[in-house]
Amino acid sequence: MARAATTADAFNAVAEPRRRQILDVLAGGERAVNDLVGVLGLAQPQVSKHLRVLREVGAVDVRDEGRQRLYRLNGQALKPIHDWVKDYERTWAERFDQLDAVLEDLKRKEQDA
Amino acid sequence: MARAATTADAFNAVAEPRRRQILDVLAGGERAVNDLVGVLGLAQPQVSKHLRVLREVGAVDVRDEGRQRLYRLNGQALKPIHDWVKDYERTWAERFDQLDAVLEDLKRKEQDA
DNA sequence: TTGACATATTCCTATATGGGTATACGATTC
DNA sequence: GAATCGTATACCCATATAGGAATATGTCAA
Repeated sequence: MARAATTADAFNAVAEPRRRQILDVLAGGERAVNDLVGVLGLAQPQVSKHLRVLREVGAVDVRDEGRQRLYRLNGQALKPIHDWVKDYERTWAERFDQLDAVLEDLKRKEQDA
Repeated sequence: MARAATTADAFNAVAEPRRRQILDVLAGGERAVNDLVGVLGLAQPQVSKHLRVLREVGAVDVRDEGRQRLYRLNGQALKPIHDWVKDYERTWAERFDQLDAVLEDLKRKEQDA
């Protein structure tokens, strides 16, 4: 079997750096395809193809405006990624250990009261 | 050009569901390869291959223990993913709008004082 | 209608899988 | 040293790219 399709889910769609870049640009607001071509320095067909992938996983929405197509971010599609990775935050953030300590402290005081 | 190698970075490594599953299991503590084989229901070579990818992006560390090899999580490698995706959290979390409102309020009160 | 502009799709190619199976390698036990 | 256990690697195959180039599609202007 080959690798999973990039359109299979947000994880695969976002594994490509160019697509993350596109989302980063769209985070600043709606953009036409040509704008993205200019910003990314990619050929137009490639940009359209990346946008298609992002569309298929729901990470972007499109709107027709004359002969342009305006794309905009739909961050909701990235929530599964955030949900998955946030549980690992404690493995590198010492703050969490400190937070744990504080919570322990509060719990103790509550019992004493 | 083909798709980027899964060993190129954490984003690509984690795009494969099985590998996320492996990390999830390792989050519970160090495990031998055979343990993972049992939990995941995959053939041993496949598990070894996935572990190799995770090793190459630094998401897991290995330790020899007799004839076993014990793998353990190294969440630090996932930090870039978290750092990237967390900026999008505001696009789906209404809480942030509310937080913004609170901050605005505080700022205003501070000026009045 | 004709032409220019904006975008999407098609075709081609090199490459990197991910799973299945067989096998090599290293450590342990007999 | 031989048999065995635990893992890693090699090899094969079907599949899905991602980029490049050419072209199709759709819209607006003259």
